[in-house]
Amino acid sequence: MTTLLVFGRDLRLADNPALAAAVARGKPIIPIYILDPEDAGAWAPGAASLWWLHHSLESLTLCLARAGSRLILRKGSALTVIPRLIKETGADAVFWNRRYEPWAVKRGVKLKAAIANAGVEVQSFNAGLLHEPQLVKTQAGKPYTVFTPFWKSLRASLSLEAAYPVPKKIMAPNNFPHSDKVSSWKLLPNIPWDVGFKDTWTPGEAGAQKRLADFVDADVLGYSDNRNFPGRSGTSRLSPHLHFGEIGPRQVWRAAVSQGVVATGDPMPRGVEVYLSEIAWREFAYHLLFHFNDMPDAPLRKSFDSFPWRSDAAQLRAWQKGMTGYPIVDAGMRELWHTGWMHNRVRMIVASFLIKDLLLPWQYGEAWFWDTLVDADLASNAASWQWVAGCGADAAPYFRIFNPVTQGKNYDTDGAYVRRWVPEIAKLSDERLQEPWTATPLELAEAGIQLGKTYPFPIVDHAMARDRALSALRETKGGQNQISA
DNA sequence: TTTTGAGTTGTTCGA
DNA sequence: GTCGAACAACTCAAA
Repeated sequence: MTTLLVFGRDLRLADNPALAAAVARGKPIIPIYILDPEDAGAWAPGAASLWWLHHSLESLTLCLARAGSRLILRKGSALTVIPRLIKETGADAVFWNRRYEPWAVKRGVKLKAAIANAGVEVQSFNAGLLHEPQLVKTQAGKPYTVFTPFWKSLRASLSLEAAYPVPKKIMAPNNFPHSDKVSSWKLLPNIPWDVGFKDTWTPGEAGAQKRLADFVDADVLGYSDNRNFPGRSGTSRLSPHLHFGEIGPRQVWRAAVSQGVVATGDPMPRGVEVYLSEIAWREFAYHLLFHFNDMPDAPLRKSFDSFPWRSDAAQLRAWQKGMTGYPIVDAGMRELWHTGWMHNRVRMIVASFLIKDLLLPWQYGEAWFWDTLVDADLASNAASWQWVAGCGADAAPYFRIFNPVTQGKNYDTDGAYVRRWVPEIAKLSDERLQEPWTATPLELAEAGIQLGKTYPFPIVDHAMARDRALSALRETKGGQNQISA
């Protein structure tokens, strides 16, 4: 009589409902993690995600060991691995926390049926979202496709129960079944491009808790003022931890709110309010993906099916490598490559550049982010790229085209961000830094720059590109533009 | 059913 | 240098 506890995107012991239920059952627990390389079809985890997963599993192994338990690793389809484990161990119950990607929902349904048919108890829980995506609905009973009413509705219905504590002891079976070694899964890269990752991140529950505590102590009250400046430490950087469930949105919510509480009844400080709305954007993305399963692959607004996208391998490559000649864009793309993460403001700038300045399909950018971001998340990534492209929910108006120079001057005012990630132009004055092609030959020489050699000329003229995008977008207007399933 | 108000993140131009 | 308007029209959600 044992309980199989299947970990997924909930790699934590605190506030973990499936774990709490398994502990409450009072029987030995076998924690397992299943790696299924074919899990997600076309959206199998990218290289940066796998790097994170490796370290997070190592961390979870240690946490479980501290509670007297062990993490069992198995490779293969959950649909074969779990029934096999039930036989091996004689388990009479299987618990897990749900995942909400379309493929995972389908698999969960099949899995539950198969386990229940075998006469074994099966239960799933919500550890990863503030709400169940299917429960939030408009008065007409439809999914929301505009953020603000979604947010109001979510807020009004949200009730946070107390967190489940970390179990001091997790009852072990007499014998644990065989486990793979995480190293045998070869999740880490062969060539050492992950050096910058190690300096930037601490995957695992302890790292997530520390990140949250630091953010809440130092930055949440100033969040709304600082969040747009990539050179400041104004954001939480919790995204990869949230993605892997090393911390849950409920824990984040409680911590942010408690920092804002001065006296009961006081209004929420603006920084806290704005931060919570960002957590709600994550929820909104899952809500959309749950109802519009095509979102990662096809535009929600069908009028974009006929958009005249360009194709240009060299320009795509320049964008990916941070060699576009626009410093703020290149800084962002290099930060991404080096650390597996990019500041949100800069994500919008580089996305706008790929889509509107280069007229390359948003899916190309989505795919690159998917492979290189440690926080790559199917729902958030797809929703955000569609938002910038203008083909998604609550999308940007067609004329909203970021000017990379203006954005650089407004949000990297002192140039700290560009100088850090594009050091070859660091000696330029603030005045020239965001547009090196306007520097005089003397200024360039004094800064040690040979444009076209040590740093590229702009690969596209923004003014021309803006007009080109505006006319393409104008022509896309009309036709079926509603969002429907 | 119809009406009404509102809709994350911008840029440019001209007064 | 600053500020407001224009850039479109449409869809959504609720009354």
